[in-house]
Amino acid sequence: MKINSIERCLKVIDTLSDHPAGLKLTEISRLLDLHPSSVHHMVSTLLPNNYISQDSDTKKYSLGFRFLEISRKILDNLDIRRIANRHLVVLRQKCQEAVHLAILRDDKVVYIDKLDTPSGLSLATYVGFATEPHAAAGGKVLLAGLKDEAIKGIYKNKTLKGYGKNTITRLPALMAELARIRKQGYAVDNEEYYEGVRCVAAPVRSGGQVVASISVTGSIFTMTQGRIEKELAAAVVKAADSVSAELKW
Amino acid sequence: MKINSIERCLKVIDTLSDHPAGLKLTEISRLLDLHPSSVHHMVSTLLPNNYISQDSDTKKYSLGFRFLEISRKILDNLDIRRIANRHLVVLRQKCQEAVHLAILRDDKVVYIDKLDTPSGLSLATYVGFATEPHAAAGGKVLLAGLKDEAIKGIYKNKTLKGYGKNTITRLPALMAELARIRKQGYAVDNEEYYEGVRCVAAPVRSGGQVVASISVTGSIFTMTQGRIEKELAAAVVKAADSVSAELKW
DNA sequence: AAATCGTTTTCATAATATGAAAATGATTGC
DNA sequence: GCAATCATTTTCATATTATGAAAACGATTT
Repeated sequence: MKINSIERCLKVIDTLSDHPAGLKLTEISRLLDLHPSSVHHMVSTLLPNNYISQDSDTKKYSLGFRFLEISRKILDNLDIRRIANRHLVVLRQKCQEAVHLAILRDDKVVYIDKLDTPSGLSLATYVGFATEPHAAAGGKVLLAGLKDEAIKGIYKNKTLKGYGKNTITRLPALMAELARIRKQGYAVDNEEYYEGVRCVAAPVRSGGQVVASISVTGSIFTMTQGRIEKELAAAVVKAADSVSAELKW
Repeated sequence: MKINSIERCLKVIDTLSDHPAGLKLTEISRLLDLHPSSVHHMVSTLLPNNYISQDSDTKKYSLGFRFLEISRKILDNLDIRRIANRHLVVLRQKCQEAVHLAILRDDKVVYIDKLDTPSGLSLATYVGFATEPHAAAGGKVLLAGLKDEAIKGIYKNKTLKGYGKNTITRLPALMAELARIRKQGYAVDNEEYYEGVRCVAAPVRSGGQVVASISVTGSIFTMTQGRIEKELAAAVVKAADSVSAELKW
C-alpha cells in the first residue's frame, strides 16, 4: 500500500527537477493539478530540510542542496568507485577514449563514474544515468554475470527496446550473445546504443560475482573493429582485472 | 503546517544516508521508532520511484540512483558552474592549489564545483558541501555581496560558530571585515576554517549582484601571506572577473 | 488608491495513514 | 528435515491528519 501524500510529494520533486529555473507555488499547483494550499503544505515540509529552496526575490522554488549532499554520500560510499578511479585514469590515458564505470541496480545499468576524453567528444551519459542493460557493452557484461533464469526474469514482461541500429531486440539472440561474452571475457557494443559509437566492456568481479563493469567508448572512426580486438579489449580486461584484484572481500 | 508522513519519510531517507551498507526494514523501524508496517508503506512508495533500492539477497534498503539523477540535473543546470569550469582549470594550473566554486543558498555557502590539486592534498570539502559563510574566504565574499541589513538578518538569532583558530566570532568584527573585503575586492581566510589552511576568494558578479565566489585553498606552507598578496589574490580576481564577463544577463 | 493576483493561514471534514493482527516467507537450531 | 523463531508483507478498522474551501494577508499592477 503506497502512501499518497508521499507520492504527491515525489511528483512535486520530479516536476521541479524538470524546471531548473524554478517554479512558483501556483505554477506547481497548476502543473500537477493540486490545490495551491496542498502544495504549500508540501513545500513547507521540504524547505526546512533543504530538499528545496526558495528564491527570496522571485519566490520561486527549486531543488535544494540536500540532493547534492545525499548524492555525494552515495558516491563516496561506493568502494568500487573509489578503488576503480585510479585504474580508469590509466585506462583513459592508454586508450584516449571516454571510460565508464557502471553497476547494476534494479535491473538497470547505472553509470557511477565517467571520465571524458581529453579531446572533448562528450557522450550523453553522466554519473547517475540509468538505462536498460541489453543495449550497451557495459550493461551486457553485467547481465552476463547473472544466471540465465535471472536474466529471463528481468525480460519476462519487458520488450527489448531498440536504441541504435544494431540493438539486440530478441531474447534468444541476447542469451546467445551473453554466452559468447562469458566465454571471451569482454563485450562489444557495435552501434547498438548510439549510431556511430562503439564500446568495449569487461567485468569487475568480487567474490566470484560480477559487481561492476568498466567500458571504453568512442566513435566508429577511432574505435575500429581491428583496434578493439587487438588493443582495446585487452586494455579494458586488464583494467577490470586490476580493480577486481584490489577489491577486498 | 507540515505534513507528517512526508517528514517521517525524510527521516527514513536521512537514516539511510547515514548507513551506506544499507538497512533492513526492522532496523529502520527500530532506529526511528516507527512501526515496521509504517516503514514498509514508505519504502514501497519510494522503491518504484528509485529513490531507494533493495538488495535482492540481503533485503537491505539503501538510497537509490534517483538521487544521483536529480543531483546531476541540478549541477548541469547551474549556468555559472558550466561557464566557470574552464576558468577554474586555468586557475588551478596557474596556482597549483585546490580551487572551489561556491554560491549562497539558504544562508549557507554551498560548494558547487571543486578541483583538487594534482599533487593530492585533498580537503574535506566536496560538491554539495554546505557550511556557514562567515568562516571561509569564499563565504565571506558572498556575504560581502549582500546588504548590511541582510547580513545582520542572517546572524540575528545565530552565534558565529568558531571553526579554526582565527574564525571571526563577533558580528561587529565580521561587518568590519566585510567592508574591507568590499574595498579590496577579495577575501582572505587565514586559518579561520581549518588550522594550517589559507584561502583567497573573489566574487563573480552578474547584473551587479554577487552570484558566486571562486577560491584558491592550500596549506600555510605553500600559501604564504606574501604569495597571496603578490600572486594569488590577483589570479583569483582575474579568474572571477573572466567568469563575470562571460555570464550573459 | 483600488483592484487583481499570488501566497499563506486557518479550520471542518473527508480521506487515508497508521499500527494491530494475521499471513506469509525466511532463518535458525535441534 | 522439521519445528520454532524471527522478519517481511498484507489486510483492515479506526484514529489521525492531509486536504482544500475560504478567508486573511501581501504584493504587484492599473
